[in-house]
Amino acid sequence: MTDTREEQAAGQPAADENRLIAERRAKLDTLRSTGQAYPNDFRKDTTAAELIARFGDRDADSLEAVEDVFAVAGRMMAKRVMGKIAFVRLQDRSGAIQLMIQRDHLPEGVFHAFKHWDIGDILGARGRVMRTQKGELSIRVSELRLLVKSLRPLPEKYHGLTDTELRYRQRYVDLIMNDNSRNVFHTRSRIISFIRAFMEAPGREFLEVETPMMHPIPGGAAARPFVTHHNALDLDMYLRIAPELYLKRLIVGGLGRVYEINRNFRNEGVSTTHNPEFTMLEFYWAYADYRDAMDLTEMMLSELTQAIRGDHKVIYQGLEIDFSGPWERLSVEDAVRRYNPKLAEADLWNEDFLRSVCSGLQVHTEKNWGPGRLLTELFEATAEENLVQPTFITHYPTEVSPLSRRNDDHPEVTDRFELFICGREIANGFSELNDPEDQAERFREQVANKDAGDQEAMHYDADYIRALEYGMPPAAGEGVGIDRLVMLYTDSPSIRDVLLFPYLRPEA
RNA sequence: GGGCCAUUAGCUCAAUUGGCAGAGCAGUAGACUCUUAAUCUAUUGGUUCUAGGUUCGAGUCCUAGAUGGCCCA
Repeated sequence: MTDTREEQAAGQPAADENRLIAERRAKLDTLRSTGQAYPNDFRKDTTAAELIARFGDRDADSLEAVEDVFAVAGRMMAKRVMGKIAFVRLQDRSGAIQLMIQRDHLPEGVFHAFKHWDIGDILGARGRVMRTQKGELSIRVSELRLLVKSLRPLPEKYHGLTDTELRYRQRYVDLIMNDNSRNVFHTRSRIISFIRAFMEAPGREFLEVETPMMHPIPGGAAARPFVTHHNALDLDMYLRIAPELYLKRLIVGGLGRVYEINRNFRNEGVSTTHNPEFTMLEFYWAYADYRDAMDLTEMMLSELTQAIRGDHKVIYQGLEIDFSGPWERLSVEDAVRRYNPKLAEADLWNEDFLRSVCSGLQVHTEKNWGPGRLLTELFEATAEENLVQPTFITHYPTEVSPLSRRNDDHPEVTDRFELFICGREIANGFSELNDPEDQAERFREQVANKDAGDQEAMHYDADYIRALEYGMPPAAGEGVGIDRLVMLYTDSPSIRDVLLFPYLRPEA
């Protein structure tokens, strides 16, 4: 392998060259010696899907009458040569179309050259539409060009690429080989487009905004941030864990209804439902409360389900999820009692009692946690996984909801909800805390927790308090996890399946 | 962070109790003017994830590590 040795001598990383690549490099050398090896002067004028839509149901005779010549281009995914005739499956962004290539229909030498082209090469072809004897719509090729020489062999044609690690690391190969993977990302795009249209529809008119990704003070969620550094200002900055405090500043500013669909970064573990960077829809809505936000969420996801699935149901990993409302709304307290029937109502705020129940269930607790936090832990440990159908869980304890408005009748809980589907948290929303003095006090409690060792506790954000002091209209706000939503609609078991480039450790 | 499992040709996978590392597809050469995972003939291709160890002998057993998957925290 002289190539490899020469490359290593030239200081390049040792490539995973092999004889298959070497053979293709030799073919590329021949192309270079005879002209432009990577031309960019071929223009397609249609796609596979467009041809199938136009001609898919026409019979052979009627296609004979079509005199138009079409230009297509794409990757050669299959090649079947039979002497002087060949069939190629050409894959483009829309799908695939078959080429029928006859030696005697092409200029001298083209067919001979084609026989040495490889699966994975990118071709351009012109020709009239026809139907083969076996009935497949095809292009009878009158002009054929090699546009890109592919140097690396594609995975095997029948089994494709199944190795999960390779599918994530080399997503480009996964997208070439797996229809299913392409479909997931088409669906993801449709979901996000739908949400934008829904939020901006007449009558709602939420304004899409962009707020900073780098924060001097991380805020808006309980999570550990990634730290980075601004050299010119010699200032540590944090990749945002949530856009919440900035979006609410915009509510103070009078924008009234705002939303943002963008990335959050949390310095936490990786799992089938967690990626260090993930996408959230977050919106804020003046003169609305948490019940309005629940109504809006229910309407949005019901309509989304219709738009994506054409039905009110989704099958996720064998579970049938029914999005037609109304969805159950259940307080944290009621949910805990439903799944722990031995607990009396009076027990739910008894700190010592909750602590003993948690310890009996092997639920980890900390000394400085009050009854609100303990109740929430108990909920997560015993109730969450049972919430398969869309369910709003309401009235989270104030202790775990430092940005939410207290309930008017029960100040130890907030006007907050989370939406669960398939046992997973999909959304989190609440009536916003717009009392600057209450908010300042909650920040001080968070700082005390942080000083006591809670790395996820919030910082005191003085500018945010200042903003509230100017007066924030009463409002509701909510965050919706887009990746988890896409998982549901694409029946994907792992968040990595719905991220084009999920987090992976660097290759060895 | 812990447990279990996996890693063999470009890809998908075999390899009996520790005893010659194999197949299909892809590739290469040839045949073939209607194929659909085309077919037929011949044929090339290996750091068995890495580093140690046990053994006459290791893909297989042991130790450590890497990466991935699943489960748990």
